[in-house]
Amino acid sequence: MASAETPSAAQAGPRLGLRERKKIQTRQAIRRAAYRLFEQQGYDATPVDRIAEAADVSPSTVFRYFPTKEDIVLTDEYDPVLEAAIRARPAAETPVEAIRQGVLASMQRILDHDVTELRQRTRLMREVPALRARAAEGMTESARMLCTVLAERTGRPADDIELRIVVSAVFAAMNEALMCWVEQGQTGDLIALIGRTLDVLARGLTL
Amino acid sequence: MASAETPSAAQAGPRLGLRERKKIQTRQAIRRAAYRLFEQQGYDATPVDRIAEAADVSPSTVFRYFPTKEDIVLTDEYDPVLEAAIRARPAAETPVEAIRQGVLASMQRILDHDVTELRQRTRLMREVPALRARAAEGMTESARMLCTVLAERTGRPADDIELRIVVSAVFAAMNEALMCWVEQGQTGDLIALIGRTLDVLARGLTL
DNA sequence: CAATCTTTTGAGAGTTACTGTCATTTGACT
DNA sequence: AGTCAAATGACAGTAACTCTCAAAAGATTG
Repeated sequence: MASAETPSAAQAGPRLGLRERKKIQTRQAIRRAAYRLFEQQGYDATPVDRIAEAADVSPSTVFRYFPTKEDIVLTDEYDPVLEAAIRARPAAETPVEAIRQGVLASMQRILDHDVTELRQRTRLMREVPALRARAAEGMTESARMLCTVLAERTGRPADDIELRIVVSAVFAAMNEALMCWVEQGQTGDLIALIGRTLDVLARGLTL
Repeated sequence: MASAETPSAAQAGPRLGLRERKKIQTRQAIRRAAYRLFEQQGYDATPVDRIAEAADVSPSTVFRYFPTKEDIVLTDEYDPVLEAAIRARPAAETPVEAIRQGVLASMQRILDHDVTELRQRTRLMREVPALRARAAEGMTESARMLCTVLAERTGRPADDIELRIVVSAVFAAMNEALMCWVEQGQTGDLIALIGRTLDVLARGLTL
């Protein structure tokens, strides 16, 4: 979603055909309606049919835009951001440091771009088990991406065991940090928190 | 499941009433039928109704024993094993070392106890997205348990951020190692693999 | 051992998240 | 204006649950 759905993006593309613009609108309408209803009555208590109704589309259309109800909340474009950020790091940097800088940079970008959405998303992720589970599943996909990027950097194969372990540990820790942030009311300095998180990993999990 | 469902456990409890014994049998029958059908036709292609049929119980009964279809595969008793193993470690040991020894010891116990089941479970966990997601969700519960135990050890609060990060990183890494093991045909030395995994963590994720 | 009490079970109806199909609508392009 | 392709909506169907209630079966007590 992100850039494609932001209000600012509406005027950003006068070269998009009417069809494309309508698709973006529909997608946005569905997500907006969904977030509003989830806020009001909770995720589980809101059937997709009602979201469709509120967004003024048919239930079929909702499922055409979002394969599952969870996707309405969880679809994001963070992976490309992270990938770009890490690729931007100098090749001489160690993997851990490249991850650190890449992660911090992309988190900053996401924060600058749409904190509100990040807030809603993470709050729901914490409160709704189905979303938590699905988000974890999404992390394994992101992890595969990061593995590929780091494989290029280090010359290791992309399915290298140690590489996969590093990457999955990083994602899990970041996710946990995010959950902590939510529990503390999403008020603290998220960048600093993630920095500390990566510190813990880099120092070998010593307490 | 584990101990309660093993054949050997059947004669282990002559002090259990007929009712209890029947419950154990039913539970076992459902899981056996399910595993068999999953093997034959795959997880998604096997409706709960057919599992019920194969286990000779009503669909209602299946849901009474296992709240969700996923639970048929994922329900286990590993947490208490791990908890006991870690509590058994001397208080002087560092947290990381206690985790290492506890994890290795309990994994050894599980391997000794029922490799077959671990094999089936992990294979399904790798192949079925729904199970992968649900398993991840289960890990966060295990993580909360480990946090509590380590909190006692270290004198930190159970919701200490660094503690939570350490624990979630460990679980994620172990899970990834397990997945690697499955991909390699579940043939390698799992204990050694987990040992190496914890090494990577302890050395600060350096490659 | 019979009567009662409690737990377990099965049957059936209802909800919801999907999936697939098909006719209709609606931009796009000539 | 007319044709073509894509998007939509209506509808039927499946499967995972959830709830309720009455029947069956083990436990308990006199």
